[in-house]
Amino acid sequence: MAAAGSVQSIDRVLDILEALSSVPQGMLLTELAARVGLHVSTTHRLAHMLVDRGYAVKEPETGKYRLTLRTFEIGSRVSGVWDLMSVARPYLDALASQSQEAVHLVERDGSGVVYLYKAEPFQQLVRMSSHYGLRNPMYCTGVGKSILALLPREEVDRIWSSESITAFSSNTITDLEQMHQELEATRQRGYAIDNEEHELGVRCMAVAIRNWQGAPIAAVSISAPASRMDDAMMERMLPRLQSAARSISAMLGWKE
Amino acid sequence: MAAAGSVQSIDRVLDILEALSSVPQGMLLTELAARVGLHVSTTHRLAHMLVDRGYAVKEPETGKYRLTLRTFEIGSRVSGVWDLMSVARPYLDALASQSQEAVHLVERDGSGVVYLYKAEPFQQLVRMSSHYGLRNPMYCTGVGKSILALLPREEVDRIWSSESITAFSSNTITDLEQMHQELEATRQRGYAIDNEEHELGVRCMAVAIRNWQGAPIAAVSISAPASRMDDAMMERMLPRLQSAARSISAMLGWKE
DNA sequence: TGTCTCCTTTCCGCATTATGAAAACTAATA
DNA sequence: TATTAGTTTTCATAATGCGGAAAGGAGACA
Repeated sequence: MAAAGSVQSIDRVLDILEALSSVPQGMLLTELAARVGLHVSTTHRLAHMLVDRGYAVKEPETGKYRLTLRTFEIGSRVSGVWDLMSVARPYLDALASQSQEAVHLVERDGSGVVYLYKAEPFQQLVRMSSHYGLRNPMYCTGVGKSILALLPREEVDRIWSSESITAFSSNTITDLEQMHQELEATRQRGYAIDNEEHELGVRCMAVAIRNWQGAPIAAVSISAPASRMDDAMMERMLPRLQSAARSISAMLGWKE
Repeated sequence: MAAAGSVQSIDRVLDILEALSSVPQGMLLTELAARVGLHVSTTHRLAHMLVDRGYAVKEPETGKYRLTLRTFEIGSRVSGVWDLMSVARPYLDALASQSQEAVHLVERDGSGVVYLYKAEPFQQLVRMSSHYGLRNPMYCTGVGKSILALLPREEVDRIWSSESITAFSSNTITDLEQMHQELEATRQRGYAIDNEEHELGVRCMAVAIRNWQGAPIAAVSISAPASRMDDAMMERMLPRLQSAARSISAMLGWKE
């Protein structure tokens, strides 16, 4: 795991950070030690670094270590998150109220996408499991495919080989050649479709957002139960979705 | 700075993380090294740990190091952020549309508050500088004071002494005794007022949110330019604000 | 094309630094 | 009060991270 030139204690403290982040309610020192595979003594010392620096606390009542909002604070200062969000939000909210379905904004990060924002209609009938901060692969999501469709072929191949391709549902595309055809179809069509490829029963339509250099750095989608996301719905929402993506791209400096 | 029992390389890598988070566009290795006061060689090794682990990238074009969404991802998994947000959001959006002003949700973290969500009316006339992930002290914000008002006196004193009290405006309360009076008035009144104490020209009203144990862990506020946030406005919004805070508290398990 | 300069990356010997075994401590249970 | 399970501190050891130095780019300018 540890690459050459790595710093042991940092590798370990990041393991601890990630372990804590995967169990939001927090965990006892011994649980933590077991999970990261270190001696309690070592774990104690490293975990306390996080506490000293305000990234974690040891809850007095339960004795469990958990992350604090300091971590959230640092995370939300990542470049682009805030700009993109504030630019996109009015469009997303409008789309949600027009479609009466969930609208997502994601940003590309490496070979995946991270959810930045979800706009929901007031009456939400089906609770989607997505929420901001969530990471998903690109190959099995509408938003991901809308981005992939605008990347050079070599980069798609690179992303493909860096991911371990898993079939989330029976519709997931797990063959590279098939994916290239799908991406070509996406380009022709002008938008991406996730036909229950990530989660059975959920269909979505997505369009990429470009930055000033034209790079597809983000995407917007409308998701709904498959029954409601029919052809009529897609036809009705398509122009609005595309126009929202175009407006957001324009505000990021993209000139078509 | 480094406390006894601290781990040097971790202290340093966190300095680097924080330096990077304070300059979202990123920075060159030498700039980074100068800022954290380390040799380039050392900085290089440590920064690369963050890159190896996916928390940062070195942008190929500019050569600058900047944080990635991995950091955002970890940060948004902090306990409570997501639960509180999803519970509170409908109420906040409703308050924003009723008041036609900005509505904030903050959570307490140590001696400060961190903004989790901002709901805005469609026509936003004045752009507020607040956004999620932002941290503010408690003593000079409405949300902070609404929380302080429900804490035992000793804890208020402890928080007071752990902060360096700065007058953000001429209205900021910088005297502890005066603060205790203000908190008493807040309890009587049933809501907190920030009378341009943090930012001249911005007035706000706030009510705390309690968890199942009754601890004031968060707060909601309505903020507006002082001219619009007059007595009539406060009187009109008060019952709605209080009812929102009560409903959110109830959903967290608080029984009055 | 060659030679600056500035920044990044790699290398390696040294002593500082982090390590983990063990012991002291704390709190809960019987 | 004894027992157990978990936490915190201590300390001798050597492994680990450190930073000086030197090698490798990448532009800029002549």
